[in-house]
Amino acid sequence: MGRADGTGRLVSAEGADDAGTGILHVDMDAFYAAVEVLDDPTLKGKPLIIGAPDGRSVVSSASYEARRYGVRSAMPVSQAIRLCPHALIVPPHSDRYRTVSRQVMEIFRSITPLVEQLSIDEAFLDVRGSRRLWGSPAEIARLIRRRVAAETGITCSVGVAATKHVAKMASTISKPDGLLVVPGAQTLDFLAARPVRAMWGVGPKAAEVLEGRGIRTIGDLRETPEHVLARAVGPAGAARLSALSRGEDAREVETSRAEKSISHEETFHTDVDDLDVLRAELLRLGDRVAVRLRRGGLEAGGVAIKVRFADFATITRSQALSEPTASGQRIGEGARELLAAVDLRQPVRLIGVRAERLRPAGSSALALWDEDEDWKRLEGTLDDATARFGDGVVTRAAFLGRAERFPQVPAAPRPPEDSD
DNA sequence: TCTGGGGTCCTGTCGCAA
DNA sequence: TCTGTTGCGACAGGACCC
Repeated sequence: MGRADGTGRLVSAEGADDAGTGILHVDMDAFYAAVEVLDDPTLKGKPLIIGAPDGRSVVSSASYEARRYGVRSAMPVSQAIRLCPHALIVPPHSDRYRTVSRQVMEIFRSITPLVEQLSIDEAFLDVRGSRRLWGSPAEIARLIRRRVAAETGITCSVGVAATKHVAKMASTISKPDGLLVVPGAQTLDFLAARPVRAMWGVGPKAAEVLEGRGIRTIGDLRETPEHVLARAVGPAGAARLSALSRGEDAREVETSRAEKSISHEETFHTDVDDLDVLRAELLRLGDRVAVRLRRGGLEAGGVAIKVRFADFATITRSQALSEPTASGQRIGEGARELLAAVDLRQPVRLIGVRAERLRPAGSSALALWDEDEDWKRLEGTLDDATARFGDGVVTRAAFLGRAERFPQVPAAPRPPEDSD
């Protein structure tokens, strides 16, 4: 299966047995940091923290050199700097990461059409039908690692197994820049000694509950009757964990998935207690959500808001909309109604808007009218082809989601006011 | 030491209707 | 007509993922 190579990871040797496998999980290594190094080779070998340097941001990604100091994703940047004071703080360049991601996904799709993109930097591949063209699953995994390195200049880790769950665990263990093959017949042995926390879907809370009952490894989990597990993690969780502990995972590699919600949220630089500011922010977030709905040809049947108070307590409120819509005005109004019913007992740290119960948009007269109303609201003093939106101007086609990108350029400075 | 943003899924509760 | 049960949808919250 694999051997430890002295760095804490487990990797498979050339020619490793890959019988009974066919699912690959490919995960880019410290992806954002790797792209930054690609674009500025002087950063190579240095501790990098990818994250906005301002007050309330968290670490998006960190290079392995920074991780050695305990820096982790989702940690406040201020804490990361304390752990690794000599680290370089690099603001994220999301567009650039998306470009490299598309390049990587294209490499995967040139090998098999059965690619499920899980996030910007990882994907599952089903290569069971690709053997005649490209070789065995392990050979395909090596080919992918070579091609990604040669064509993009960054490294990835690959897990090869019989199921998605085991492939995902294998890629994690092989990181960084590794390959681990778990032959079908060795699945149970591979799983048995791993901690429950290593399972995909078991986070800190579930791990604590399980460990509190003496269930520390996946082997322990396998020996625990499902009705006992259900008392700890609920019936659905128990059925899922039980099956996974036996190496059973019927989930197929899904090449497309319908979006179920679209949301935008914003953490304020300083907490806000002015209701007018909150209401204005809801309308702005509603507009951003609506643009994405229209771009995706969708309508929302429900709207939800999220409010996080100064003490980090977070509430959500949601309601069904009387008519499905992709109008920023209507979504914003729905969000404002929900906010009106919230007891604003403390200043607000974060506010968010989510469109729910999505469905394909109809080309109803109402929808077109809504688009027009939204447009008129933003048009302001500019000509009919452009309007003010946020800090910039935007074209009508882009606003309605009909343009490829959202060409938002800074508004031209206003001429000085007449003064006398 | 102070906690982003964008998602999915599951569970508990409540009210309504059959 | 009243009461109890059951099923279901809506809603709120939380865990988890990257």
